[in-house]
Amino acid sequence: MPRAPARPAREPVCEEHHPASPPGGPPLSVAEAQRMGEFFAVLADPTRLRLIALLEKEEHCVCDLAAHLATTESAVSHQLRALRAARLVTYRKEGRQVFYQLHDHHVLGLYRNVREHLAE
Amino acid sequence: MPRAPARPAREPVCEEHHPASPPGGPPLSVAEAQRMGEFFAVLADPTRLRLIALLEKEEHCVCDLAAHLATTESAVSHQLRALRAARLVTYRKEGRQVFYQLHDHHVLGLYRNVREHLAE
DNA sequence: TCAATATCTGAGCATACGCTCAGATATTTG
DNA sequence: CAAATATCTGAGCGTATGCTCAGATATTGA
Repeated sequence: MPRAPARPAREPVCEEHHPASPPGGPPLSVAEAQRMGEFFAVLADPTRLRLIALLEKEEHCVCDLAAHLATTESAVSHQLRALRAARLVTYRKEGRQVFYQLHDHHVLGLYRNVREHLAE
Repeated sequence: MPRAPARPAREPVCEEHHPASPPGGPPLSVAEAQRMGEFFAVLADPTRLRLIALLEKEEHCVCDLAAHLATTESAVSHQLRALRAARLVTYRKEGRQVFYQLHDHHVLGLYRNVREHLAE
């Protein structure tokens, strides 16, 4: 993942526009941009978005989710792991089944916001 | 890009949880999830996020952006093309230089929203 | 016109990622 | 315990992606 082999970065020559401190608050450090990018990356996959959509209103077990997405339970399980790692979902075990639900309400707002935006 | 080689998708057996119509409005079609994923993917890269951060308050020319990010103008140009394709930035030519600015205020709100969220 | 600057672009490379496949683990049931 | 079910996991494959590099284009100025 780390793509940091010390870039050469030419010295710029266009004189008139290089204020020492960039405008508009701290210019987003590399580390902060990294975390932010990782967060958006979790939402950048159609399958994960459809999982979030299915979990929007109520919890679902894995095989339920796989059935609705018409994909394999393995694929769903892999994606749920990503959502778990990003702390976007939590789970509850009940017998053999594992029920997932959305963890972060903030993400739900984000999802609805963007969905509405793209619907124009 | 299209990963649609007709998935096998096993018939689920867990009986108790398969309502015919999923809950919570339309379950996000594959096409809609695709577009939504592509939108988030644009924001899933640290370099593009730092560009957006730099353009948050005022426009900048390419070499200016490259200088602030300590990277090459080529890399910045490539990323600006992605932002342009996503209609997130517009540009204005002035002599040799090209000045970029944010196009969509909606994205700025999203950016600030998530940044604040991750800052805890 | 020629040199310098600013930006763009395509090819190629290294890495990241999502899926399939095979198999492991855990729980229920006969 | 053994079979079936529900989920998880690692390996491997094909594709996507961001960068570098070399070069093209465009504009300015001597």
